[in-house]
Amino acid sequence: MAYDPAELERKWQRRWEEARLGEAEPDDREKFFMIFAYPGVSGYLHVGHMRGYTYTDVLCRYMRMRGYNVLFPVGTHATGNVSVTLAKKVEKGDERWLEYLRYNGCPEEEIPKLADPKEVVRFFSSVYVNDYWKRFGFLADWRRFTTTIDPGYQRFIQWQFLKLHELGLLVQKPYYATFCPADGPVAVDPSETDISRGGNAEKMEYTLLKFRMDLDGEEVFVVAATLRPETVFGQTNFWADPEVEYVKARVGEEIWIVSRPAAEKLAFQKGGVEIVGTVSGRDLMGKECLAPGVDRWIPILPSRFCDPNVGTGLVTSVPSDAPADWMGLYDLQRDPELCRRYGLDPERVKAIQPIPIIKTKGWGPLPAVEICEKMGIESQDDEEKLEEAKKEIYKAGFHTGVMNENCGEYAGMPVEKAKELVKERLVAEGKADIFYDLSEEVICRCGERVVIKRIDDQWFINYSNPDWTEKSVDAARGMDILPREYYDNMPGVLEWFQDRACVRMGSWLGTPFPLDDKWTIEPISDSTLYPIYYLISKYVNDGSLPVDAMTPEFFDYVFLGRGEAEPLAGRLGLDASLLERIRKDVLYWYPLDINLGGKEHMTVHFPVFLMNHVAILPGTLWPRGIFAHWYIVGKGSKISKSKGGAEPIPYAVSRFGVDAMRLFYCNSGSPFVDVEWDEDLVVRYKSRLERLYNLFGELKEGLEGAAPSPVDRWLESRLSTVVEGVIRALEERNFRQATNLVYVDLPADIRWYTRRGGSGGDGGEVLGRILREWALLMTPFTPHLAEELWEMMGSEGFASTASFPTPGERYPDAEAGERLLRETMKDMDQILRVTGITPRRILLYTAPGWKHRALHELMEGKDVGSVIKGLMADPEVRKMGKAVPAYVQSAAKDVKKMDEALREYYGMSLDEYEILAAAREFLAGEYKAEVLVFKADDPGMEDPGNKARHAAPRRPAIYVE
RNA sequence: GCAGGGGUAGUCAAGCACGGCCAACGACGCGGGACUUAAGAUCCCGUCCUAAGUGGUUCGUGGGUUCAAAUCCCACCCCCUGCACCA
Repeated sequence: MAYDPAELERKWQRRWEEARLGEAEPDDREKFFMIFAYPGVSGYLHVGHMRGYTYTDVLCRYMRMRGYNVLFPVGTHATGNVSVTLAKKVEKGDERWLEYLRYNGCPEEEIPKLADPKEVVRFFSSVYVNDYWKRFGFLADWRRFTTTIDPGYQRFIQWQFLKLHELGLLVQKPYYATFCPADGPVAVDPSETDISRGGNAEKMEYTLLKFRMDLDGEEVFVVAATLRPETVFGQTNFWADPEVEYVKARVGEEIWIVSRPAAEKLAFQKGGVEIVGTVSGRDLMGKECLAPGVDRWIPILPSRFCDPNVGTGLVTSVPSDAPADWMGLYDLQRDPELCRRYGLDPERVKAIQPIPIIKTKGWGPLPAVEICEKMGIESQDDEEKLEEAKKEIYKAGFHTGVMNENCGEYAGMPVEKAKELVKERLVAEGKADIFYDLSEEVICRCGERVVIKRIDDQWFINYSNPDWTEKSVDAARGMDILPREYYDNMPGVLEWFQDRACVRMGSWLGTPFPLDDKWTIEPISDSTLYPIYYLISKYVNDGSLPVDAMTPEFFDYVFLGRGEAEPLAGRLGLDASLLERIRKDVLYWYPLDINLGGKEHMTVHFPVFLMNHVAILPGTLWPRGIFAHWYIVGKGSKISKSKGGAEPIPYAVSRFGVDAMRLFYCNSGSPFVDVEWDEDLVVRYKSRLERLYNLFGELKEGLEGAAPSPVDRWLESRLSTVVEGVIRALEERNFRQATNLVYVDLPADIRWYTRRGGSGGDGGEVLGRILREWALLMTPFTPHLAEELWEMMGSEGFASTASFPTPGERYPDAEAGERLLRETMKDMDQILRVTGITPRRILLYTAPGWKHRALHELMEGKDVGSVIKGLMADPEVRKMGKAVPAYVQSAAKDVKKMDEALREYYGMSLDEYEILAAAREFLAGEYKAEVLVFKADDPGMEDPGNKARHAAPRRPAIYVE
């Protein structure tokens, strides 16, 4: 029968499903509980996503076969705005999106329903479960499926937040959020789920410097925004654009002059901002204002680089360190005509000199002046070069700069430090304020411009809490965290993790915040403790646990053991036995053994996953392991249609077969590196499996009537070695090593076995057992093929539920004997290749007794001199003359380099002559030549090439003719 | 910038934590051979240089430690990822 993956998948998946292999209930076995971080509902997934999911199934299958009671539940993460966004696309009839749905095989009648976000969640959850996870042959406990918008799940999350609140871990404080005036909070990131432009924008903190001045008898403040508050000491003048109309805005008790967009943005961040009038930039020209920080009166001068959309549209001038300021001044100073136009005294303007304030490594006292000359910047209109110059000076100044003697009490202080202190001081004195702005324009999906809004009563989870952090760090130290580098970094990650805004407003899917339902709990915060919810979801899904009974008291009892089942059951209208049963489930299955997820979770999900367990649950229920895996990436770039990998997963499955894909994930690279999706490679895995399938069938046919052979013991020993290696590799989660042993090394051994004339042992007993164990070794990785082979061998029950092989007997002498033979053949091959001889006769010489004796003595630690002396005492050996010390010396060098394994090979007693002599017929067949074997110390031997003298232990001398 | 990861023979990719079967797993590609009427598949051999085999030079670059370094230490160059309300 030909290898047909699709047929095997159908057959075995149906049988597994019928036998309910994935369903797990407590019993007296030891348990193993593992999940992969549930995926967000974000449309169709691609083949890369299946990598981590597959690892989870492989490990769970392995642990099941090792005798553990395995729980592997799955769910989907529906919280947030993604499904809302997707639904909107359907609602609007977005062509690209509809085409995408159809391309992925979305049934036509489903499409209109997907205008509802909840339908989106339902639909894609079903796609993930049925088209991906079940198609991949996972043995998950499907009864426990949940999504984060299930009512039961939401009850659970509300309980979790009440606990955090009780523990004092929720805090309220102001927060500056990216915000659309029409849609509310939006996420600004390059994936642009919320926005149509500006995904790379960063939130910038500006210091607003307030310059007091007199404007027609009224006290007002012209306000400049700066990212470099420490440069106030170098202020020489103030810039405004004479062509721009600024506004007067009432801010608290004061009147500020800023650009109109700035006033509008400011209104989102400060209470009671009101525009009360306008001022033309032209009217400001030449007026004096009081520079904060230095309390100097400086003139307002005209410039063309004041963008009303950036900062406040007004700029303070520090020509020593800001290239644009220097060029502005430079332009003005050589244009008296321009000065006069704005009623300025050209002589006075000319008199303005940059003031050195910062000593920067690699730069003179006036870096801005210097860099303008260096880069040949001619005027303030050379925007591109100025931008580049600014970045360079800013970077150098920030990291290496030191404030100089013109900076008063800050003299001698690094810029990095002075920046904060100057800012704080100015703000404290009322001479400055803080203002957040985006580094580039961001446009919401709805078309509105996104601003930064101050939210005064934002709730945070207090992850920065030192006690909590410390406890979590301790917990992490005791965990099994992979990869190793991540284990080492975890304490750092936990300490770095700051308070997190955990709720948001707007029309998002999610759980209402229990302390104030105007808020919705945001997606990261509602997916931290959830593995424990899988222990309950089963009862919710089968109807035995009504959502109404899922009160805080209920969770306190089942998760924390608080209260008594009996009275509580009465209050909740439940059977006490159900409560007790759930409580038992919790104590049996928890803690979670492994949480597996992509590397993107390392600084976001995993730390909060751990911290929430630490905060809420007793130490006995804290998680035991984390497994972060890397990605499957497209060739050269992202997974994409043109380069492969973007095809719908079911389509890929039909092309390659599940087992080939699973083997690809396990064998093409370490889990902790990015691996390229390579269709050709997957195809090769497929044909490899086909070959194994065929080989298996052929071997099985030959079992009947097989006879014992000298290599039977060798093969048994090899199997033991492989089994041992596979177990070790899997304990270390080294899937590549494990699959190499099962799919490469073992079949190679079996081929060698048949080549050497092995046919199966007595009545096929030896090879038959090996084939059965081989099928079991394959089961975690390629379960469909493995089941088929297992069945082909006439075995009872599922391979999936059989016991994983354990290492059997090892026969070191048998392994060493074959090794000697193979290495000798390798040397023969080499000689034949180099000489180009087609051999008629091959003569082999095994090492003489005295060389063996010398080697043994050296390995026992005897020194070279006494070994030689000992040998020379024998008159027969003495005849060898100089050859003796020569050999002993070179052997001594070899001995020094031997490691444990090599010592074993060289150290064991092996009758080399006997081994080679027994293989004479085999060798004669292989080389189509007569093969003769001699002992090098046999006086009657034939030695036409005078080669026998080269024979060394484990290294027979060879002569071909 | 901060934090993290990485640079290995034609390609992909192991090894590095515990220095020594490392000229460096494995796969692919390529060359040769066997089988076959032929092709394909399969199997065997080879694929840094040299060579009747145990030799030489290699693991981003430059130093260092050691009897011994791809593996440990230092410096440098280059590439990638994350930096938060986004899953």
